[in-house]
Amino acid sequence: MASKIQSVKGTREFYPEQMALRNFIYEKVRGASQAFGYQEWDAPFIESIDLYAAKSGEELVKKQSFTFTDRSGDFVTLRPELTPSLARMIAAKQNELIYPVRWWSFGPFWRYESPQKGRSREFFQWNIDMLGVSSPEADAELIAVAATFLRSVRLSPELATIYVNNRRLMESEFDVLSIPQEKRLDVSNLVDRRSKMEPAKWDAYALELGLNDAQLNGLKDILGNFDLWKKSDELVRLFAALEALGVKDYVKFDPNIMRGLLYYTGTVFEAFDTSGSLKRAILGGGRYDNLLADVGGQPLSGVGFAMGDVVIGIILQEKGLLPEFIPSPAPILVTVFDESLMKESLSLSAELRSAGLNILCFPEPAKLQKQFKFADKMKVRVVLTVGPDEAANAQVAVKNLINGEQVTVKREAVVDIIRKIIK
RNA sequence: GAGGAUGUAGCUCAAUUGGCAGAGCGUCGCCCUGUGGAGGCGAAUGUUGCGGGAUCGUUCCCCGUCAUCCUCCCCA
Repeated sequence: MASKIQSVKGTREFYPEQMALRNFIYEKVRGASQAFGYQEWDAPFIESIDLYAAKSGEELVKKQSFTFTDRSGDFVTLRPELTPSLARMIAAKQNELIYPVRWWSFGPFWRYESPQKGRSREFFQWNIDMLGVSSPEADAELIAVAATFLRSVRLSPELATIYVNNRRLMESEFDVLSIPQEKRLDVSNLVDRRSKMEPAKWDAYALELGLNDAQLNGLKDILGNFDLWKKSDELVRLFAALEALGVKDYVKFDPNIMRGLLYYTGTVFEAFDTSGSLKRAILGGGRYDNLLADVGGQPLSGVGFAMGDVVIGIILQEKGLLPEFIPSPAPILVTVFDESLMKESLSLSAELRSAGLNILCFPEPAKLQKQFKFADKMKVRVVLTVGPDEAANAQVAVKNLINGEQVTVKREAVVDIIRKIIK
């Protein structure tokens, strides 16, 4: 055991069963994206570290990325997020793209963090963005995409909620409290941490940051005011659009949602599982209006969100919302009666495949009992046998494993009878 | 980066104060020489994560190390 080479820490191995889960998520992601007319795209998996240095936040670049030098001595990074690549690719074709651009992507990302529940070092992430429009209705569309996804995996509004806030609204509230510009970032982090800290500790931390008592109390008033959105025209329009889109039951205003990334400028949102063991965000995103300027493009606003596959996978599993992944590689098995009839089975299999059927053919002669047991374990629905009697009369024995019935038919009738059984 | 828990058969777990390493499930074979699911009988699989130490003797005690899980940090 010890001499065996283990998988790299924080990576997951996808046996067929896990692969089915990954593909299930991918399929639902594609469904929600396409329902709103988004196009699939992707970026390189390895990028220059400089791409992330500009905007992604120090923590992400310095501590959480997989970085190494290639054979020529250049620094390269396994991508920890997609947005900088998106910004570059958009900027490169900024004048030829047709706006609004609606793109989505589902691919691998890497972050060098200590693995724990809901977090691995290698994960898959859904990214979806709309660029070139800055209306609240565009924000609403992205939230509706998220809600459509949640609905499609049978996470009802009682099980998962999307919490929404707006950074511009918070900025104007901070103005009222006379919180100085240079403290805004710290205060944002403070707000972000409120749910994770004990109230007394949180107060102490706030004062430590240099807030006075009046500012602290004012901040608490803001964070407890769930009608605050009415003061924001953007949010009023957003909620009206969400209602018209039929997803309002998934969405709640929450002034405590801030999000860590620096580049958000307007509406921000985060979806949480409301009842499970995992207190992690399922997905999160928001509006960013200055992103392209940093990679040399003209100003272009966008809105988007990201969702990792790990958290959503655990939630769906815990709630029993996954379909049963039957590991049936094909619905039909062709047995091999004995050495002399091997070729009969091979040619029958080939014939059926060219008729469009997926066929599993036993790869060596073996006792029929063994082959039927194999068929049963593989959840095959139909077993075909060509024994000496069938071969002599150009026939095939067709057994339906669901009800146990077996008939012997002419070889040219096999396709039809199989289609009837597996339909 | 800091802290905690756990490593025994393919899986889930036992093993009395330190005294021959076990069970259930699964796997395979046979009962059953042209047919799966049920049943009966039987078999295989272990450097007890790895390395050292103390001991007549260790799965058990001590030290180190690696891995996994959890918490903090941070984030998706």
